Amino acid sequence: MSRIVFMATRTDAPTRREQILREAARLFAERGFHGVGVDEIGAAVGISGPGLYRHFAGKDAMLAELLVGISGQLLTGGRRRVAEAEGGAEGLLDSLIEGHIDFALDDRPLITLHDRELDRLRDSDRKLVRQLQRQYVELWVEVVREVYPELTEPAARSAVHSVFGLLNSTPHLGRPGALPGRAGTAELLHRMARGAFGAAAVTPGA
Amino acid sequence: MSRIVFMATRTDAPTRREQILREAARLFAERGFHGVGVDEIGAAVGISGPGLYRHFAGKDAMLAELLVGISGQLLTGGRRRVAEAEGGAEGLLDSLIEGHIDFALDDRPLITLHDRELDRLRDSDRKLVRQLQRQYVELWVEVVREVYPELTEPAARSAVHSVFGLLNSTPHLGRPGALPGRAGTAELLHRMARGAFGAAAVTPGA
DNA sequence: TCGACCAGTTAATGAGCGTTAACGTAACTC
DNA sequence: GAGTTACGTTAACGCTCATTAACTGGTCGA
Repeated sequence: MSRIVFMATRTDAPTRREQILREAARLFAERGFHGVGVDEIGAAVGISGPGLYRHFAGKDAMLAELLVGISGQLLTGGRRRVAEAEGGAEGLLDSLIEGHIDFALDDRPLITLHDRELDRLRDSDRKLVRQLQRQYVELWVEVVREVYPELTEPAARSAVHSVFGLLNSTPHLGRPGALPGRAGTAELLHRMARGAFGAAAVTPGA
Repeated sequence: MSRIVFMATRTDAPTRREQILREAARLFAERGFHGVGVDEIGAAVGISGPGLYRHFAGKDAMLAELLVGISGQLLTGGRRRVAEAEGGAEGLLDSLIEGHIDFALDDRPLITLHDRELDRLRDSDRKLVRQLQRQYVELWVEVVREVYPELTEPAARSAVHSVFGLLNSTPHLGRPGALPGRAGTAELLHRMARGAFGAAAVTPGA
Protein backbone atom coordinates (compact mmCIF):
# COMPACT_ATOMS: atom_id res chain seq x y z
CA MET A 1 0.00 0.00 0.00
CA SER A 2 1.55 3.19 1.14
CA ARG A 3 5.18 3.53 0.24
CA ILE A 4 7.36 5.37 2.66
CA VAL A 5 9.49 8.22 1.49
CA PHE A 6 12.77 7.16 -0.01
CA MET A 7 12.04 3.49 -0.38
CA ALA A 8 10.00 1.06 -2.35
CA THR A 9 7.62 -1.50 -0.94
CA ARG A 10 9.31 -3.50 1.80
CA THR A 11 8.48 -6.03 4.40
CA ASP A 12 10.79 -5.18 7.31
CA ALA A 13 9.62 -2.90 10.06
CA PRO A 14 9.92 0.83 9.53
CA THR A 15 12.61 2.67 11.44
CA ARG A 16 11.76 5.29 14.00
CA ARG A 17 12.72 8.04 11.56
CA GLU A 18 10.26 6.62 9.05
CA GLN A 19 7.49 6.36 11.61
CA ILE A 20 8.03 9.97 12.48
CA LEU A 21 8.03 11.08 8.86
CA ARG A 22 4.84 9.23 8.11
CA GLU A 23 2.98 10.67 11.08
CA ALA A 24 4.36 14.13 10.49
CA ALA A 25 3.18 13.98 6.89
CA ARG A 26 -0.29 12.99 7.99
CA LEU A 27 -0.50 15.72 10.61
CA PHE A 28 0.97 18.42 8.38
CA ALA A 29 -1.51 17.52 5.67
CA GLU A 30 -4.39 17.64 8.12
CA ARG A 31 -3.67 20.86 9.91
CA GLY A 32 -0.81 22.54 8.10
CA PHE A 33 2.82 22.85 9.06
CA HIS A 34 2.31 25.67 11.54
CA GLY A 35 -0.85 24.10 12.85
CA VAL A 36 0.96 21.10 14.28
CA GLY A 37 3.22 21.14 17.32
CA VAL A 38 6.24 18.97 17.90
CA ASP A 39 4.60 17.50 20.99
CA GLU A 40 1.80 16.30 18.80
CA ILE A 41 4.12 14.66 16.31
CA GLY A 42 5.96 13.00 19.16
CA ALA A 43 2.75 11.76 20.70
CA ALA A 44 1.77 10.21 17.38
CA VAL A 45 4.76 7.88 17.55
CA GLY A 46 4.65 7.36 21.31
CA ILE A 47 7.46 9.62 22.45
CA SER A 48 7.31 13.16 23.66
CA GLY A 49 8.12 16.38 21.87
CA PRO A 50 11.82 17.01 22.39
CA GLY A 51 12.56 13.33 21.87
CA LEU A 52 12.20 14.00 18.16
CA TYR A 53 15.42 15.96 18.22
CA ARG A 54 17.35 12.68 18.51
CA HIS A 55 16.22 11.96 14.97
CA PHE A 56 15.84 15.31 13.27
CA ALA A 57 17.57 18.66 13.51
CA GLY A 58 14.22 20.35 13.93
CA LYS A 59 10.67 20.61 12.72
CA ASP A 60 11.80 22.32 9.53
CA ALA A 61 14.09 19.42 8.75
CA MET A 62 11.17 17.00 8.80
CA LEU A 63 9.21 19.05 6.34
CA ALA A 64 12.23 19.47 4.12
CA GLU A 65 12.96 15.77 4.06
CA LEU A 66 9.34 15.03 3.27
CA LEU A 67 9.08 17.46 0.39
CA VAL A 68 12.43 16.62 -1.11
CA GLY A 69 11.55 12.95 -0.77
CA ILE A 70 8.23 13.35 -2.53
CA SER A 71 9.63 15.32 -5.44
CA GLY A 72 12.55 12.95 -5.77
CA GLN A 73 10.32 9.93 -5.65
CA LEU A 74 8.03 11.27 -8.34
CA LEU A 75 10.95 12.16 -10.57
CA THR A 76 12.69 8.83 -10.01
CA GLY A 77 9.53 6.90 -10.72
CA GLY A 78 8.94 8.90 -13.89
CA ARG A 79 12.47 8.33 -15.12
CA ARG A 80 12.24 4.64 -14.42
CA ARG A 81 9.11 4.41 -16.51
CA VAL A 82 10.76 6.32 -19.33
CA ALA A 83 13.74 3.98 -19.22
CA GLU A 84 11.59 0.87 -19.15
CA ALA A 85 9.24 2.06 -21.88
CA GLU A 86 8.72 -0.58 -24.53
CA GLY A 87 5.90 0.50 -26.81
CA GLY A 88 5.68 3.97 -28.27
CA ALA A 89 5.04 7.30 -26.59
CA GLU A 90 1.36 6.45 -26.18
CA GLY A 91 2.07 3.61 -23.82
CA LEU A 92 4.66 5.66 -21.99
CA LEU A 93 2.22 8.48 -21.35
CA ASP A 94 -0.25 5.96 -19.98
CA SER A 95 2.47 4.60 -17.78
CA LEU A 96 3.32 8.04 -16.42
CA ILE A 97 -0.32 8.76 -15.73
CA GLU A 98 -0.73 5.44 -13.98
CA GLY A 99 2.30 6.03 -11.80
CA HIS A 100 1.14 9.47 -10.79
CA ILE A 101 -2.32 8.19 -9.97
CA ASP A 102 -0.92 5.41 -7.82
CA PHE A 103 1.04 7.96 -5.90
CA ALA A 104 -1.89 10.33 -5.58
CA LEU A 105 -4.17 7.59 -4.31
CA ASP A 106 -1.75 5.86 -1.97
CA ASP A 107 -0.06 8.88 -0.45
CA ARG A 108 -2.71 11.53 -0.26
CA PRO A 109 -1.12 13.35 2.65
CA LEU A 110 2.10 13.72 0.71
CA ILE A 111 0.26 15.00 -2.33
CA THR A 112 -1.41 17.56 -0.13
CA LEU A 113 1.84 18.70 1.36
CA HIS A 114 3.50 18.80 -1.99
CA ASP A 115 1.76 21.90 -3.23
CA ARG A 116 0.73 23.41 0.05
CA GLU A 117 3.76 23.84 2.26
CA LEU A 118 6.53 24.47 -0.20
CA ASP A 119 6.95 28.05 0.94
CA ARG A 120 7.81 27.04 4.50
CA LEU A 121 11.17 25.68 3.39
CA ARG A 122 14.58 27.24 3.69
CA ASP A 123 15.67 28.84 0.44
CA SER A 124 18.11 26.10 -0.46
CA ASP A 125 15.62 23.32 0.14
CA ARG A 126 12.90 25.12 -1.73
CA LYS A 127 15.19 25.58 -4.70
CA LEU A 128 16.01 21.90 -4.69
CA VAL A 129 12.36 20.86 -4.54
CA ARG A 130 11.44 23.25 -7.30
CA GLN A 131 14.24 21.92 -9.45
CA LEU A 132 13.04 18.36 -8.99
CA GLN A 133 9.47 19.41 -9.74
CA ARG A 134 10.60 21.21 -12.87
CA GLN A 135 12.45 18.18 -14.13
CA TYR A 136 9.41 16.03 -13.52
CA VAL A 137 7.24 18.45 -15.46
CA GLU A 138 9.71 18.61 -18.33
CA LEU A 139 9.79 14.85 -18.49
CA TRP A 140 6.03 14.83 -18.94
CA VAL A 141 6.11 17.70 -21.42
CA GLU A 142 8.43 15.79 -23.71
CA VAL A 143 6.28 12.71 -23.72
CA VAL A 144 3.08 14.69 -24.15
CA ARG A 145 4.49 16.55 -27.13
CA GLU A 146 5.53 13.30 -28.70
CA VAL A 147 2.00 11.97 -28.42
CA TYR A 148 0.40 15.29 -29.39
CA PRO A 149 2.82 17.06 -31.75
CA GLU A 150 0.26 19.79 -32.43
CA LEU A 151 0.86 21.21 -28.97
CA THR A 152 3.27 24.09 -28.63
CA GLU A 153 5.65 23.80 -25.75
CA PRO A 154 3.98 26.43 -23.55
CA ALA A 155 0.61 24.88 -24.20
CA ALA A 156 1.95 21.44 -23.35
CA ARG A 157 3.44 22.73 -20.15
CA SER A 158 0.19 24.37 -19.12
CA ALA A 159 -1.67 21.21 -19.99
CA VAL A 160 0.67 19.13 -17.85
CA HIS A 161 0.24 21.43 -14.87
CA SER A 162 -3.50 21.31 -15.28
CA VAL A 163 -3.56 17.53 -15.49
CA PHE A 164 -1.50 17.42 -12.32
CA GLY A 165 -4.20 19.53 -10.75
CA LEU A 166 -6.75 17.02 -11.95
CA LEU A 167 -4.86 13.98 -10.70
CA ASN A 168 -3.94 15.62 -7.42
CA SER A 169 -7.59 16.26 -6.66
CA THR A 170 -7.74 12.90 -4.90
CA PRO A 171 -7.70 14.43 -1.42
CA HIS A 172 -11.00 16.11 -2.29
CA LEU A 173 -12.59 12.89 -3.46
CA GLY A 174 -14.64 11.38 -0.64
CA ARG A 175 -12.60 9.46 1.88
CA PRO A 176 -11.35 6.06 0.73
CA GLY A 177 -14.06 3.46 0.66
CA ALA A 178 -16.44 5.76 -1.14
CA LEU A 179 -17.70 4.67 -4.53
CA PRO A 180 -16.50 3.87 -7.07
CA GLY A 181 -13.62 2.24 -5.17
CA ARG A 182 -9.94 2.54 -5.73
CA ALA A 183 -9.69 0.74 -9.04
CA GLY A 184 -12.66 2.59 -10.47
CA THR A 185 -11.35 5.93 -9.31
CA ALA A 186 -7.95 5.23 -10.82
CA GLU A 187 -9.49 4.31 -14.11
CA LEU A 188 -11.77 7.34 -14.12
CA LEU A 189 -8.87 9.67 -13.43
CA HIS A 190 -6.82 8.01 -16.12
CA ARG A 191 -9.49 8.44 -18.74
CA MET A 192 -10.08 12.05 -17.74
CA ALA A 193 -6.39 12.84 -17.95
CA ARG A 194 -6.14 11.39 -21.44
CA GLY A 195 -9.31 13.19 -22.45
CA ALA A 196 -7.94 16.47 -21.16
CA PHE A 197 -4.69 16.09 -23.08
CA GLY A 198 -6.52 15.09 -26.22
CA ALA A 199 -8.79 18.11 -25.97
CA ALA A 200 -5.83 20.38 -25.33
CA ALA A 201 -4.30 19.22 -28.60
CA VAL A 202 -7.31 20.23 -30.70
CA THR A 203 -6.68 23.61 -32.32
CA PRO A 204 -3.23 24.21 -30.88
CA GLY A 205 -2.37 27.92 -30.83
CA ALA A 206 -5.96 29.13 -30.47
CA MET B 1 -10.43 43.02 -13.26
CA SER B 2 -10.35 41.48 -9.87
CA ARG B 3 -13.66 41.41 -8.17
CA ILE B 4 -13.73 42.02 -4.48
CA VAL B 5 -15.48 39.62 -2.21
CA PHE B 6 -19.20 40.21 -1.96
CA MET B 7 -19.54 42.59 -4.85
CA ALA B 8 -19.46 42.78 -8.58
CA THR B 9 -17.30 45.04 -10.69
CA ARG B 10 -17.54 48.62 -9.51
CA THR B 11 -15.96 51.95 -10.13
CA ASP B 12 -16.00 53.63 -6.71
CA ALA B 13 -13.04 53.33 -4.39
CA PRO B 14 -12.76 50.27 -2.19
CA THR B 15 -13.45 50.70 1.49
CA ARG B 16 -10.77 50.12 4.06
CA ARG B 17 -12.29 46.76 4.95
CA GLU B 18 -12.05 45.71 1.34
CA GLN B 19 -8.46 46.85 1.03
CA ILE B 20 -7.62 44.81 4.07
CA LEU B 21 -9.41 41.75 2.78
CA ARG B 22 -7.68 41.92 -0.56
CA GLU B 23 -4.23 42.26 0.93
CA ALA B 24 -4.89 39.63 3.54
CA ALA B 25 -5.99 37.24 0.82
CA ARG B 26 -2.82 37.85 -1.12
CA LEU B 27 -0.60 37.39 1.90
CA PHE B 28 -2.44 34.33 3.19
CA ALA B 29 -2.17 32.75 -0.24
CA GLU B 30 1.54 33.51 -0.41
CA ARG B 31 2.65 32.37 2.98
CA GLY B 32 -0.29 30.67 4.64
CA PHE B 33 -2.58 31.86 7.37
CA HIS B 34 -0.17 31.18 10.21
CA GLY B 35 2.76 32.44 8.19
CA VAL B 36 1.46 36.00 8.09
CA GLY B 37 1.40 38.37 11.03
CA VAL B 38 -1.18 41.04 11.68
CA ASP B 39 1.54 43.69 11.54
CA GLU B 40 2.28 42.58 8.03
CA ILE B 41 -1.33 42.80 6.94
CA GLY B 42 -1.57 46.23 8.48
CA ALA B 43 1.59 47.38 6.75
CA ALA B 44 0.17 46.23 3.42
CA VAL B 45 -2.63 48.78 3.71
CA GLY B 46 -0.58 51.48 5.38
CA ILE B 47 -1.68 51.15 8.98
CA SER B 48 -0.10 49.24 11.76
CA GLY B 49 -1.06 45.88 13.25
CA PRO B 50 -3.54 46.61 15.99
CA GLY B 51 -5.24 49.20 13.81
CA LEU B 52 -6.88 46.30 12.03
CA TYR B 53 -9.01 45.62 15.07
CA ARG B 54 -11.11 48.68 14.26
CA HIS B 55 -12.33 46.77 11.22
CA PHE B 56 -12.24 43.11 12.19
CA ALA B 57 -12.76 41.18 15.39
CA GLY B 58 -9.47 39.38 14.79
CA LYS B 59 -7.26 37.62 12.33
CA ASP B 60 -9.59 34.63 12.26
CA ALA B 61 -12.49 36.84 11.29
CA MET B 62 -10.66 38.01 8.20
CA LEU B 63 -10.03 34.48 7.02
CA ALA B 64 -13.61 33.50 7.75
CA GLU B 65 -15.02 36.41 5.81
CA LEU B 66 -12.73 35.62 2.89
CA LEU B 67 -13.61 31.96 2.69
CA VAL B 68 -17.32 32.42 3.18
CA GLY B 69 -17.21 35.18 0.60
CA ILE B 70 -15.44 33.03 -1.95
CA SER B 71 -17.74 30.07 -1.58
CA GLY B 72 -20.78 32.29 -1.64
CA GLN B 73 -19.60 34.13 -4.68
CA LEU B 74 -18.96 30.92 -6.60
CA LEU B 75 -22.36 29.54 -5.67
CA THR B 76 -24.17 32.77 -6.47
CA GLY B 77 -22.44 33.03 -9.81
CA GLY B 78 -23.28 29.46 -10.64
CA ARG B 79 -26.92 29.92 -9.72
CA ARG B 80 -27.16 33.05 -11.77
CA ARG B 81 -25.85 31.21 -14.80
CA VAL B 82 -28.34 28.40 -14.25
CA ALA B 83 -31.17 30.89 -14.00
CA GLU B 84 -30.11 32.78 -17.10
CA ALA B 85 -29.46 29.65 -19.16
CA GLU B 86 -31.10 29.86 -22.56
CA GLY B 87 -29.88 27.01 -24.71
CA GLY B 88 -29.71 23.44 -23.46
CA ALA B 89 -27.54 21.86 -20.83
CA GLU B 90 -24.55 21.94 -23.16
CA GLY B 91 -24.45 25.70 -23.23
CA LEU B 92 -25.08 25.88 -19.53
CA LEU B 93 -22.13 23.63 -18.76
CA ASP B 94 -19.94 25.82 -20.94
CA SER B 95 -21.22 28.82 -19.06
CA LEU B 96 -20.38 27.27 -15.69
CA ILE B 97 -16.91 26.35 -16.87
CA GLU B 98 -16.36 29.83 -18.21
CA GLY B 99 -17.45 31.41 -14.95
CA HIS B 100 -15.22 29.21 -12.90
CA ILE B 101 -12.25 29.92 -15.15
CA ASP B 102 -12.80 33.65 -14.92
CA PHE B 103 -12.74 33.37 -11.18
CA ALA B 104 -9.68 31.14 -11.14
CA LEU B 105 -7.77 33.48 -13.42
CA ASP B 106 -8.79 36.77 -11.85
CA ASP B 107 -8.65 35.83 -8.19
CA ARG B 108 -5.84 33.35 -7.90
CA PRO B 109 -5.10 34.12 -4.27
CA LEU B 110 -8.67 33.37 -3.33
CA ILE B 111 -8.59 30.10 -5.25
CA THR B 112 -5.46 29.17 -3.35
CA LEU B 113 -7.01 29.97 0.00
CA HIS B 114 -10.17 28.19 -0.88
CA ASP B 115 -8.80 24.69 -0.58
CA ARG B 116 -5.81 25.37 1.60
CA GLU B 117 -6.91 27.13 4.76
CA LEU B 118 -10.37 25.75 5.33
CA ASP B 119 -9.27 23.86 8.43
CA ARG B 120 -8.22 27.03 10.23
CA LEU B 121 -11.83 28.14 10.61
CA ARG B 122 -14.07 27.93 13.63
CA ASP B 123 -16.41 24.96 13.43
CA SER B 124 -19.45 27.01 12.58
CA ASP B 125 -17.73 28.91 9.80
CA ARG B 126 -16.19 25.77 8.40
CA LYS B 127 -19.56 24.10 8.29
CA LEU B 128 -21.03 27.04 6.47
CA VAL B 129 -18.26 27.09 3.89
CA ARG B 130 -18.50 23.36 3.33
CA GLN B 131 -22.22 23.65 2.87
CA LEU B 132 -21.79 26.33 0.24
CA GLN B 133 -19.12 24.28 -1.49
CA ARG B 134 -21.34 21.22 -1.48
CA GLN B 135 -24.21 23.13 -3.04
CA TYR B 136 -21.90 24.44 -5.73
CA VAL B 137 -20.69 20.93 -6.49
CA GLU B 138 -24.22 19.57 -6.62
CA LEU B 139 -25.22 22.31 -9.00
CA TRP B 140 -22.45 21.19 -11.35
CA VAL B 141 -23.25 17.52 -10.89
CA GLU B 142 -26.81 18.04 -12.07
CA VAL B 143 -25.76 19.87 -15.19
CA VAL B 144 -22.99 17.41 -15.96
CA ARG B 145 -25.34 14.47 -15.68
CA GLU B 146 -27.77 16.16 -17.99
CA VAL B 147 -25.08 16.55 -20.61
CA TYR B 148 -23.60 13.10 -19.98
CA PRO B 149 -26.45 10.83 -18.83
CA GLU B 150 -24.15 7.81 -18.95
CA LEU B 151 -22.41 9.02 -15.80
CA THR B 152 -23.52 7.60 -12.48
CA GLU B 153 -23.93 10.14 -9.74
CA PRO B 154 -20.78 9.17 -7.82
CA ALA B 155 -18.78 9.19 -11.02
CA ALA B 156 -20.14 12.58 -11.95
CA ARG B 157 -19.28 13.95 -8.53
CA SER B 158 -15.75 12.64 -8.75
CA ALA B 159 -15.43 14.06 -12.22
CA VAL B 160 -16.59 17.46 -11.04
CA HIS B 161 -14.08 17.50 -8.19
CA SER B 162 -11.33 16.51 -10.58
CA VAL B 163 -12.24 19.19 -13.07
CA PHE B 164 -12.17 21.72 -10.24
CA GLY B 165 -8.66 20.50 -9.56
CA LEU B 166 -7.83 21.07 -13.18
CA LEU B 167 -9.34 24.55 -13.35
CA ASN B 168 -7.90 25.57 -10.01
CA SER B 169 -4.40 24.76 -11.22
CA THR B 170 -4.05 28.35 -12.40
CA PRO B 171 -1.82 29.37 -9.50
CA HIS B 172 0.70 26.82 -10.76
CA LEU B 173 0.62 28.16 -14.30
CA GLY B 174 3.52 30.57 -14.80
CA ARG B 175 2.84 34.04 -13.48
CA PRO B 176 0.44 36.17 -15.54
CA GLY B 177 2.03 37.49 -18.69
CA ALA B 178 3.45 34.11 -19.59
CA LEU B 179 2.35 32.58 -22.84
CA PRO B 180 -0.21 31.82 -24.07
CA GLY B 181 -1.83 34.86 -22.45
CA ARG B 182 -5.04 35.08 -20.52
CA ALA B 183 -7.46 34.45 -23.35
CA GLY B 184 -5.46 31.52 -24.63
CA THR B 185 -5.14 30.02 -21.17
CA ALA B 186 -8.85 30.37 -20.57
CA GLU B 187 -9.63 28.65 -23.83
CA LEU B 188 -7.15 25.87 -23.19
CA LEU B 189 -8.58 25.20 -19.76
CA HIS B 190 -12.07 25.22 -21.15
CA ARG B 191 -11.27 22.67 -23.82
CA MET B 192 -9.46 20.46 -21.33
CA ALA B 193 -12.38 20.55 -18.91
CA ARG B 194 -14.81 19.52 -21.62
CA GLY B 195 -12.42 16.84 -22.79
CA ALA B 196 -12.08 15.48 -19.28
CA PHE B 197 -15.84 15.30 -18.78
CA GLY B 198 -16.31 13.69 -22.16
CA ALA B 199 -13.69 11.07 -21.39
CA ALA B 200 -15.21 10.42 -17.99
CA ALA B 201 -18.49 9.59 -19.68
CA VAL B 202 -17.02 6.88 -21.89
CA THR B 203 -17.65 3.45 -20.35
CA PRO B 204 -19.61 4.67 -17.32
CA GLY B 205 -19.46 2.17 -14.47
CA ALA B 206 -16.11 0.61 -15.41
C1' DT C 1 31.85 -5.29 34.53
C1' DC C 2 32.79 -1.21 32.73
C1' DG C 3 32.43 2.50 29.89
C1' DA C 4 30.08 4.58 25.68
C1' DC C 5 26.33 5.45 23.21
C1' DC C 6 21.56 5.43 21.94
C1' DA C 7 16.99 6.99 22.89
C1' DG C 8 14.24 8.84 25.97
C1' DT C 9 12.47 12.06 29.95
C1' DT C 10 11.09 16.65 32.26
C1' DA C 11 12.11 21.47 33.07
C1' DA C 12 13.64 25.84 31.48
C1' DT C 13 14.33 29.33 27.95
C1' DG C 14 13.24 32.67 24.75
C1' DA C 15 11.20 34.38 20.70
C1' DG C 16 7.08 35.43 18.09
C1' DC C 17 2.69 37.00 17.85
C1' DG C 18 -2.38 37.88 18.58
C1' DT C 19 -4.77 40.73 21.34
C1' DT C 20 -5.90 44.46 24.62
C1' DA C 21 -5.05 49.00 26.98
C1' DA C 22 -4.44 53.63 26.95
C1' DC C 23 -4.11 57.40 24.52
C1' DG C 24 -4.42 61.03 20.41
C1' DT C 25 -6.80 63.50 16.68
C1' DA C 26 -9.54 64.97 12.93
C1' DA C 27 -14.34 65.36 11.41
C1' DC C 28 -18.97 65.76 11.96
C1' DT C 29 -23.19 66.72 14.67
C1' DC C 30 -26.35 69.30 17.64
C1' DG D 1 -17.90 74.86 20.57
C1' DA D 2 -18.62 70.74 23.28
C1' DG D 3 -19.32 66.00 22.68
C1' DT D 4 -19.12 61.92 20.09
C1' DT D 5 -17.55 58.84 16.70
C1' DA D 6 -14.20 56.87 13.47
C1' DC D 7 -9.68 55.58 12.93
C1' DG D 8 -5.18 55.49 14.19
C1' DT D 9 -0.94 55.12 17.29
C1' DT D 10 2.49 52.83 20.67
C1' DA D 11 3.26 50.00 24.72
C1' DA D 12 2.31 46.11 27.40
C1' DC D 13 0.45 41.46 28.32
C1' DG D 14 0.23 36.62 28.00
C1' DC D 15 0.21 32.44 25.57
C1' DT D 16 1.98 29.20 22.45
C1' DC D 17 5.68 26.66 20.90
C1' DA D 18 10.29 25.32 18.98
C1' DT D 19 14.44 24.50 20.88
C1' DT D 20 18.01 23.50 24.46
C1' DA D 21 19.71 21.80 29.08
C1' DA D 22 20.30 18.49 32.33
C1' DC D 23 19.57 14.16 33.55
C1' DT D 24 18.38 8.81 33.32
C1' DG D 25 18.01 4.06 31.99
C1' DG D 26 19.10 0.29 28.86
C1' DT D 27 22.21 -2.22 25.56
C1' DC D 28 26.28 -3.91 23.95
C1' DG D 29 31.21 -4.56 22.64
C1' DA D 30 35.73 -5.37 24.74
